[in-house]
Amino acid sequence: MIFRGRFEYTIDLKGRVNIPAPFRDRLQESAQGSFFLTNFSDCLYAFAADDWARIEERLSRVPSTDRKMNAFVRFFLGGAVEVVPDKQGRILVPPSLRSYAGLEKEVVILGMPNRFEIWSLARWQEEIGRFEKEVHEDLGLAREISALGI
Amino acid sequence: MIFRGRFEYTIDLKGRVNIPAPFRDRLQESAQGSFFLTNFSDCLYAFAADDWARIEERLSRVPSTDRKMNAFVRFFLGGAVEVVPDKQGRILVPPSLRSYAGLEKEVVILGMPNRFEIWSLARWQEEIGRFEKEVHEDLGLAREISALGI
DNA sequence: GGTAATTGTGGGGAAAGGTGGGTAACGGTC
DNA sequence: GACCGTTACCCACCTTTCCCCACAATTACC
Repeated sequence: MIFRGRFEYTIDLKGRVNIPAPFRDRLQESAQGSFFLTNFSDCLYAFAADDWARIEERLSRVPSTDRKMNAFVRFFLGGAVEVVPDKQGRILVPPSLRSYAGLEKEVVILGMPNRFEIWSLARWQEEIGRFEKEVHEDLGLAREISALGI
Repeated sequence: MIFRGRFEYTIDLKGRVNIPAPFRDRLQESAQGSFFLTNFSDCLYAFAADDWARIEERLSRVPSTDRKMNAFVRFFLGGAVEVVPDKQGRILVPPSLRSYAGLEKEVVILGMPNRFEIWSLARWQEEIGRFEKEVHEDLGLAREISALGI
């Protein structure tokens, strides 16, 4: 499932964040509106139920003797929670995830292929700043982008 | 059975640790809430009764002539206890396991495929620190992760 | 342009979850 | 058999979460 768009919200004192209405509608169709949230690359990743099931299936095949990959599973699956938006369309972000992603007040939600992401506004701006710099400096990156037909 | 999520608790003076409510519910369905606990990789591994039965079955097939594997069985099975959460949802961690995993005050419980793990907070932070460093330095690891479709 | 519906934010109250402690049963030791 | 430390089973308290309701702001529609 692909998600599109950028949305800005504020996280309230109880740690609740609104989920974009169009995303909620899409998720409603697949799994009664519930989805999965976990920590990765300085933000939170959100997956629809069926995409998440596929991921879990692969995670459970990681051999427990592979030290590095096990550390990853610990981190990724350990961060995971199933969430269901309340009647107002908000979810409660667990404290551990909130602190990982640095969510305090202003929050950005971004559509992505197969997932959407929840960022602290400040961090997201830094990330975008870095990208804009690199796109001008890194020729390989520019070439990769144009190869996408953009 | 797959477990997910990360939970932080404090171990009290009597050596009791809370078990996450969602895990307790899952375990309730399979085996009246009891599960098995043992020592491994600097933390404690917890298995649901039916998964544990499968493990024991395999352990019993280890030939007694295999010196190295026998040492493992001694360690792994020797550490094992069956525990049942009390009415408040806590278990008593035996002193030997407590000291093996370095559990003193703050404790983290992590969901994993087929098991969950009990860590000392400090040790888990080290473990995660190592992982985050490796993910940036080790291109092969990064590639393995993206191969999971994440 | 006015009205209705949708969307986002805040807060109150009930329920659940987590923590600490007291006391009685149990088990091992001298 | 008495004593001591450990474990099991309660009860009580506090914090967090869940489920409402209310309202402001924006958008859609006639």
